[in-house]
Amino acid sequence: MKTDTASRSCGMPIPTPDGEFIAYYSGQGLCRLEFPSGTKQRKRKAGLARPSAPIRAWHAAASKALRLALAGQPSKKLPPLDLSGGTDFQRRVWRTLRKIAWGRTWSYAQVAKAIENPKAVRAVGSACGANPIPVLVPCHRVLAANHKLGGFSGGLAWKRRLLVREGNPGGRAS
DNA sequence: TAAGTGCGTCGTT
DNA sequence: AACGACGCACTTA
Repeated sequence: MKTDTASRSCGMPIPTPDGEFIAYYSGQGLCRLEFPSGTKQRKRKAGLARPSAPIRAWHAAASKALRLALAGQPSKKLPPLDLSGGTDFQRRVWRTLRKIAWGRTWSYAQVAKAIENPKAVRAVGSACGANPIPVLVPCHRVLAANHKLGGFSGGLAWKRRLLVREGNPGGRAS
């Protein structure tokens, strides 16, 4: 079942050494994070209302956390994450992903076991692919059982890069 | 070893 | 009914 979440604000850019990410916020917190897309994103149009104070605070926190993560450091403080926009199954998966410690990796099967649905391995993969907040919700820490990389919605290069920066050479499980 | 095939399984569309 | 960010057994080279 899917619970529809509140309205989403327009995207707010997060400049990083790896490019400009785009963050989206709902009334509950950060609800989406997009990797830099080669093509120019449309930025906030001039004349649009300045984001509300809580959103500005969340955006500051998200920006800081993201830059830390990209620098290979665990981020201490995260903004509230609005993961309400997903099915029950997906939310269970995403909640589990957040338990994977920095610098460690799980297999898709391990995640399936953790949500007490051990046979839903492949579905777990789909749910990871649907993760709306990559990097901060560390779906990149999930590898295939054969210790190979598996897939990544943002492109395998990103997955490798994130793993390596967390200290996983080449993307090997721990 | 490495790479490819087939099939079970399950959530989503 | 078809499709996957899987896992496993098994076959080939």
